[in-house]
Amino acid sequence: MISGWEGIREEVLRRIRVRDWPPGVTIPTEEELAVEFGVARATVNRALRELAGAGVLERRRKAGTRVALLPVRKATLDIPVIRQEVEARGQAHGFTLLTRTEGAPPVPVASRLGLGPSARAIYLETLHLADGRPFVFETRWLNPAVLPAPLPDFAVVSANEWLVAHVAYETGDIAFTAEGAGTREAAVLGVAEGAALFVTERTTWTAEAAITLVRLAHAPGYRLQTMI
Amino acid sequence: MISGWEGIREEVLRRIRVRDWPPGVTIPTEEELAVEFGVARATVNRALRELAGAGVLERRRKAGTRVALLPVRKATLDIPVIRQEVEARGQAHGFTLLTRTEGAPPVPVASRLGLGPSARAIYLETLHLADGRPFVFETRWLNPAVLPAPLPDFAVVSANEWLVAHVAYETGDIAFTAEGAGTREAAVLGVAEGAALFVTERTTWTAEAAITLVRLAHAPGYRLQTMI
DNA sequence: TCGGATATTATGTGCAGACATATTAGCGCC
DNA sequence: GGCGCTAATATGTCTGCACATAATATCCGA
Repeated sequence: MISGWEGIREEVLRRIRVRDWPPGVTIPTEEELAVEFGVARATVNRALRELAGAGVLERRRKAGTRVALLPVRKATLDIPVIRQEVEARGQAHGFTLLTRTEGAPPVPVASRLGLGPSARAIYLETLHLADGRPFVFETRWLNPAVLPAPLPDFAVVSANEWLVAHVAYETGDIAFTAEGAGTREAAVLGVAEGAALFVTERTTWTAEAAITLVRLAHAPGYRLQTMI
Repeated sequence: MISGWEGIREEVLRRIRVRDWPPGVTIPTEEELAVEFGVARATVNRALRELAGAGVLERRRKAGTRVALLPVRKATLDIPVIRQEVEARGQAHGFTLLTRTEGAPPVPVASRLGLGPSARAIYLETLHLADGRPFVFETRWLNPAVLPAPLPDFAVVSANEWLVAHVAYETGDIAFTAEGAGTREAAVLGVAEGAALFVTERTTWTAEAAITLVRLAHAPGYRLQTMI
């Protein structure tokens, strides 16, 4: 028997799967479905809203609800702290701070951080280890203007982890690319120059200013995986 | 003035950001927040539920709602059809079917598709073009047992697109890696052997059986990007 | 003191009704 | 026919209430 908003979600999904409601058609209104399933409209709404969020349905006021023609599948990625990621693989996490400098960042970095030409920033290079082997080479620019004092010793506390615990929740963007290892990356990660590396680049912001720009070059073999 | 569930979501987020509610603490109950904001509990519930879904809050019955200690950030990726992806970049999409064979797939493929050792599968190699230049090299195994007849001419209709339009909505998993271009990939994409390629691997399933296993090797410069 | 039954509590879900809002369809007018 | 206003309509959101469910806290007896 169908009941509850999850039950309705599954039933709607089933009808789409078996092509009772093929791609492109307008499905019955919330009102009609509520009557059919014997529930309140709010319950139908909850189910349809979830499916729209998943990209299976497209909803517009007055126009109604249609089955997506070319559904844009939405995959949700978890972006954990690196330590958690390593530990989730059953390995021991460690890290070494390789470099810590302060100064004016190069122009591309400054512009992506939204900093003026003379602003100073902190630069960190950290190598994360999984069971003692290189896992991720992290290069990070920090905007000291928005960091709460006192700053920790980043050789002891990973910047990655200190930030999520001590700096305001933020927005940002994240990008994934494949790049050949540069000279420095190759040396640090212990791979051949030009080896294919999975690279994550993230910029994070508070409401007003940029916090940090980080580039994670993962050791070969890294897989970013999720369910659809 | 704060009103509506989105307003409440923003206000809660603000309090977390400014550390009125630092990581780890239990925030007031829905009831209390409803009174404070002068709204119904359902409205507070909607706001908090969204934030919990985003990984900012952790909720447990009876225990209450806590600010996540090490928030697992969740990024949502859109997985569009390749044609849409190319057109969204303002380029013209085209594709060429390079290979179409049928036969018993290699063991690793058969096992990931959940096929028996003697089962037959269709193998396609397609090169997708953006403004005439190689964009993605697609290699795909199809399980003909679950495909609706008649099969189209995959030289005319991209398998990618035919599947989303003609096969039941499905679940699956998706993985991203960086790999050096093999001989064939290098030749097809027109890059040097060993060049770093961004690779997407997807397996999709109906409720019962595997539909397809596809590997997309993107031309250098590809960026998978999203907002957090 | 310990273990287990029981009460308490915060969230999860549901209902019926209401109003808001975006968007479309239709109508009238030129 | 084309344009602009108006009415109709489906979804979006909210309220106030209720009961379900899970997890914790408490109490009681051995």
